[in-house]
Amino acid sequence: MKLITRNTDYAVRALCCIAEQKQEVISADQLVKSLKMPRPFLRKILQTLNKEGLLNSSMGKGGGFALAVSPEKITLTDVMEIFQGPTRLNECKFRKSDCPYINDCFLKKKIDEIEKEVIVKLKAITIASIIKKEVNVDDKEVRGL
Amino acid sequence: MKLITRNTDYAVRALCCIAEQKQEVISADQLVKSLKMPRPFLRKILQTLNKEGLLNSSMGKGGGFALAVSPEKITLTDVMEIFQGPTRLNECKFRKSDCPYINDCFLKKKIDEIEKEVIVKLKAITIASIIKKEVNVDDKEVRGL
DNA sequence: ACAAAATGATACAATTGTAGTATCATAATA
DNA sequence: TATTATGATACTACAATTGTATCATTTTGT
Ligand code: FES
Ligand code: FES
Repeated sequence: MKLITRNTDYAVRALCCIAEQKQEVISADQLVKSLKMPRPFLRKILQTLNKEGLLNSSMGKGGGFALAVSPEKITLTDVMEIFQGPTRLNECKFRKSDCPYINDCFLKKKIDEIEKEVIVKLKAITIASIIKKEVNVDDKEVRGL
Repeated sequence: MKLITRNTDYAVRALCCIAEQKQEVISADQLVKSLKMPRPFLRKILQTLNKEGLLNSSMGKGGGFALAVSPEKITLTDVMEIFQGPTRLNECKFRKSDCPYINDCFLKKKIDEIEKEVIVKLKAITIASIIKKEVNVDDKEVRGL
């Protein structure tokens, strides 16, 4: 039961780092240095975030990434859904097809309730809220996300 | 983000079916008929539940399974932990080792809070509570779990 | 004693999801 | 036109999930 995959984790860290940036854009290489992640992996994540509209990118020399959306408006669920698909706690599939009792099932109803509450809580977590409460490790260092 | 795997799902359905049983024991074959699951898969699940102490089994002719614990005392987390390991929403591993910012990380704190609440809710779901609210499909038929 | 009916124990296989790597194409700038 | 950046895409490695397949062991009834 893992709520957050590494893709999401890395993406959130990257988004925080970009959001804190004073410069207009920050390149993948700079982010690699700050975040200490494998470069190709981070690049793929950045490309995905760009495609999904959370980042703007500029190509060529002096290029890089910037937030396309204000940090207050990027929620944890946004990022999770990009990298992990729809936020569903229980699909109740039965050999690829939906379970036939899906409408009567009390367990399903209970899980769905929990799911709703979890999503509300996850939505309340934004890039902005993460940055604000952040502990400064060192001004030029990686942050505790 | 799947909270419940099929193992857990099947196990819960089986436990419900066993709990509802009037007979002393119910065999794997009978359960297969009621629950319409692949027999070898269900058998493995039943063996696991037995080893973990949720079921008692009797071998030989006329043998089968019965609950070892009252339905009120079997929680969804019990079953989940058997089949899915410890209930943790965010391990924050960084290439096998713990993330170095695990103690400062605000996101981690938030996720941990959510995790605690989810676990409380999952613990509140018991086999008994599932059975009570159950919809009768047909007396001899599979239940909507 | 023996066959039948049940579970116990294990080993194996298929599929999917996660976590990455590697390569080449394309665009912007100086 | 060389350099520095991202874009696109294909590939690999590993782990978890989702099963299947066999054979051994125990109990019961005849
Ligand atoms: S068993 Fe399928 S919805 Fe509950
Ligand atoms: S980034 Fe590791 S605990 Fe948050």
